[in-house]
Formats: sequence, C-alpha cells, structure tokens
Amino acid sequence: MNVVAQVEAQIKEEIKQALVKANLAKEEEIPDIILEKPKVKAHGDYATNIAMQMARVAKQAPRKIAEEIVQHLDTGKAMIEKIDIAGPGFINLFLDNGYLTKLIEQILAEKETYGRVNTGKGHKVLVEFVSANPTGDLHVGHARGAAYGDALCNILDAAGYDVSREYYINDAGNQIHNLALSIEARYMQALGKEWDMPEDGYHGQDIIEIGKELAVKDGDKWVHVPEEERIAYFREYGLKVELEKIKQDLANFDVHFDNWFSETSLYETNKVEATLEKLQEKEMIYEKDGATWLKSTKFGDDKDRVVIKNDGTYTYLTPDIAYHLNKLERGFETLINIWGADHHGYIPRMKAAIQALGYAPETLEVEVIQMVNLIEDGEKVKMSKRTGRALTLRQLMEEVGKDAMRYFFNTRSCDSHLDFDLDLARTQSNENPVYYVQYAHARICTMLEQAAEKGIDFSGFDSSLLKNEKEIDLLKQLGDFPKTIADAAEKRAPHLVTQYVFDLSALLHSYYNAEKVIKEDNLDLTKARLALMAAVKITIANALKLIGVHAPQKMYRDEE
RNA sequence: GCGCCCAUAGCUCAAUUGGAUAGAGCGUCUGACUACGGAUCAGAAGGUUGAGGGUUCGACUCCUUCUGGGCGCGCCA
Repeated sequence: MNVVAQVEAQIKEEIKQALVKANLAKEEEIPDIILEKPKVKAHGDYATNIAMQMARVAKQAPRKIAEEIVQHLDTGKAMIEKIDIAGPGFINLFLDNGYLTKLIEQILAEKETYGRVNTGKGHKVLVEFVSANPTGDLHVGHARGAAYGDALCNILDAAGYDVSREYYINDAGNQIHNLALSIEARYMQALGKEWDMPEDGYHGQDIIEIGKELAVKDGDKWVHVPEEERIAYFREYGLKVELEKIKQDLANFDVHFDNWFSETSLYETNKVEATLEKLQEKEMIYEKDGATWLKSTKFGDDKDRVVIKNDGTYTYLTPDIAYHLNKLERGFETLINIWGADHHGYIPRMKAAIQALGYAPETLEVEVIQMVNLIEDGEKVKMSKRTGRALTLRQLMEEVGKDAMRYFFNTRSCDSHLDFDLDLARTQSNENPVYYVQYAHARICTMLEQAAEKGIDFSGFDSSLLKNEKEIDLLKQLGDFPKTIADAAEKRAPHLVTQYVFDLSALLHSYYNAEKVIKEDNLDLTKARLALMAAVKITIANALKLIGVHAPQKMYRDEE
C-alpha cells in the first residue's frame, strides 16, 4: 500500500472513532467516509461531508455534528495540522504534508510498477474490442475503439485485474460472401471485362487493389474455372489479405490481442448446436411460424428474437450467443464488449441471451463508443465503409502519428460524440497536448543527463528539503496516481489517466519555470530536487504507457 | 412512432458520480530568460451548464416535460 492510501485510511478511521466517541452513532451505522480533494486550496487537503450524511441518523444539525467530530478527533494520529468547519457542515482538513516526501523513495523503488493497485483482485475479465469485419480497412471509428479498448485493458491490468484482449473475426457470414463477390468484380474489371459490383459490395480502394493483384498474379486463370470454385478461392484469399492488413495496422497502432477468435471455429467445433441445445434444456427457445425464437422478452428485450430462420439457417445472433457462452465457459467472470454506437440496439438481446443461459446480467458489460464525425474543409464527411469514403486508421497514422491519436482519443470519455477536424490535426499537430506531456518527460531526461555530466546524482538525498508550494503540489499529484488508476479501472474511463498525466505535466512545467533544479551552490537541495524529478519522470512514463503513448528522452520537431 | 446517446466559454472537450467559486486545450489579448530545451511559464477576457418544472442543506450531475442533434428499431450482418 502506498503512503497516501495509508494516510487516508488513517484519517477515515480516526473520523469514525470520533463519531463513536462523541456518541453520535454506533460504528456499524456509519457509512463509508468519503474524503474529497477540494478544488480550492482554502478548503484544505481533504474535505469530508460526513457531518451532512450523518444528520439524519444523529438527528442533529450538520454543523453541530461537525463540531462534535472535530472535538473528538485525534489529530495527531491522523497527521492533521488544522481543521475548519465550513459551509453547511464540511470538515476541511489541513495535513502535515511531511509524509509526502516518503513518496519519492517509494516511487524510485517501485519504478515501472509504481501506480499499480489491486482493486481488481485477480478478477478474470475478457475485453473484446475492434472486431471489425475483415472486409476492408479499419477507419477512424475503429481507431477510437482500439485506442480506448487497449488503454482500458492496460489500466485494468494495472488495477490488478486478470485481463485478456480478444478480437472476434466474423469470417462466416454473408458479408464475407459479399467480399468474395466484390473481389470477383474487381478482378474481372482489372482484366478489362464489364462486370457489375454486387448490390451490397465493398467499394473501397483496397478491394480494387486486390482485384488488380490477382489479375497480375494469376492472369485470367479464374475466368475459366467454375464460379463456385472461383468464389471460394476469392473468399479465402480476400479474408486472408484483409485480416493480415488489420493485424498489421493494429500492431503499428500498438494494439496487441491475446486471441483472435474465429466465428468459423464455432461451427467447426459444433458450439452453435451445443448452445441451442443448452437453451432448449432451459426452455428458453420455442418454435413459431416455422422459425425458432429466443424468449428474450423474459429479460427485458422489446421482442423475442429469431435464432433459426424458417429456411433453417441461423441469424447473426445465434453464433454470437455461442461465442459469448464460450467466453464464459473459458472462465471469464466479466465480459466487457466495446461496441460502436451503431450497434447499441443489439445490447438488450445479447444481455437477454446471457441471462437465458443462466448468468447474471452484469456479467456482460457493453461500453458504447460514440461515433466520430470527420470534419474536412469545415464540413462533415459522411463515412461509410460500403462506399469506401472513409478515413482509414492507416492514413490517420501517417498524417497525425500514433501517439497523438492515442492521446487524443483518450482525452474524451467514450460516450461523447466527437468531431475530428482533419485539417486541424494535419496543420496543428504540434499544438496537440500530447507534446506537452512528452515534453515534460523529455525535459526531465535532459536535466538528469546534465546533472550526470556534472557528476551529480541524487544518492543520499534528503527529501525533507522539498518544502516549497510547487514541490508539495507535485508530490501530492504523484501520490494520487494509484488512486487514479483504481478509479479509471472501476469507471472504465481511461481519459482520467490522460487528464491526470496532463495535470502532472502542467505542474512540472510550472515548477521548472519557477525554480532551478540544478543549483551548483546547493548540492543537498539539488539532490533532493533531482530525486523528485526522477519520481515525476517515472510517473509520467507509467501513465503514458497505460494510454499507449511513447515517453521520449528527447523531442524532435519536424522542420517546415 | 418507440428505444439508446448527446447538448457546458467563440471551437473541441473535462468536472472527484449529489458538494463549496463549473475547469483545461485551441483561438483572442498582455507580459517573461544572455538561465536545466520557449513544443515552456505568469496573467486577462470569455458561462443563466439547450428551455421549463420538480426532488434537498446543496443539482452540470437525479426525476419529469419540451426543443434540437446523432444512432438504432429485419427470419440483414
């Protein structure tokens, strides 16, 4: 446990004891005491609203309760220097911040593990994300999902969850057939033949390339084989090429999956039939109008859903239920799915299916990523994979860069719709806040390097010399890191980490401009400050790693 | 028509999940090293949190009605 958490726990305990000693409540009547960090410094290091919360139980005015608490509080044990009662009954606590300096030793010792907590307690979580159909390039929306999903996984891992990342490949359905037909058309066109694209074909540039590629490689070989054989080959070929591209793009984006799960494999291992049998046993499916239906209305869905059509084939839902059952059978306790907003209507039926199989509804959590609007020349660009008018992840990486993208997507909470101004991203990428944070890291590297050149290190430093306000602010922020991780994990909100590291960087820059770290006339102070800098450096790097952003030793600026 | 999401500074977004004076970036304006990197810093201006009603000590946050926008609503995937 880190020193900050220890101090907070101690304060909470002392407040609890004070309530008991003042005869305001029995120990078991006291709710969890919440310590808040006030926005305004005049309100202390911590504030608690416990007096207001206890007003009903104790049947007294909040301010009166607050006074009682203050009188009975053991300020020595809780390291409290001063207490105020303010407003309707807030208790503001001003701490002796001496304990904070111990943080530096802790951070320097823990290094890249600093910040890790164990609120997850080894809970097994499967996060499924991106899962785009292998029928074309990943676009901006997928990039957002990938950036969010990967950061979330990193954070869950840092919070002590046992996380797996998975990509579900829809390689069995109709859309793959359309892919094959689209490739066929492009292939024929590449050979100079008149050939119409299929109704629901994929019009992307990448498919045109595949058609050309095949024409060059195999000539007109596929014109002369039976259609069935040709389509089968194009299907397999297209799938392989598209999937490889997706894997490569994601790897370049620094997103790595533990498992690529193929829909086809569900059929090969008869999982779909087994799932239907299980639903049958539980009497969760029935027949009507020649089709088989899932009783999803039993679990809050609008209507029951077809699982076997009257032509005997499955709907999209059926293998998907089998897939989710398979996840659960592999021992995952919580399933987190990250879906685009255009699939949100699908959530109730999937949750219903989970319950129909006998699992609690909370087992499946769906995080919905809102749409990304692309703005170019001040106008919204309508994105569509079908028409091929989409900005791809790859293009975006070439123009903006991985770090800026991953940082940008994780400054927003995932349920906000957001506009991505392409012109802004192109022309002002140097104004992107990611450089601000990276610069803070690089600055510290430079300082440490220069100190080393002068033969100064921070061995035997005395952290109690760090007393000025900006140093205390930095220390407090450093101490907040573990809690930020726990918070971000619990709320599935990586943007809290991004905000955290931005704030830490702002404090660093401010400090840097106000105080000189390397003071050759004061070696003791220099050592202490260098140690602080090293601790900030570690923390920035750890935070950036969670978001998937590189922490550079030096900053290079592109020359115009 | 029904369901989900959203509406906060000129623009893009936050807000410790019900807390005190709603904060950042960009943009605008004023300042700062012959100094460890100026991709920085110090400061200013900018708000009836879409509108109305309710809940309570206290509301951007919860409930309700309305307005505006996005996305869904198939025996498609």
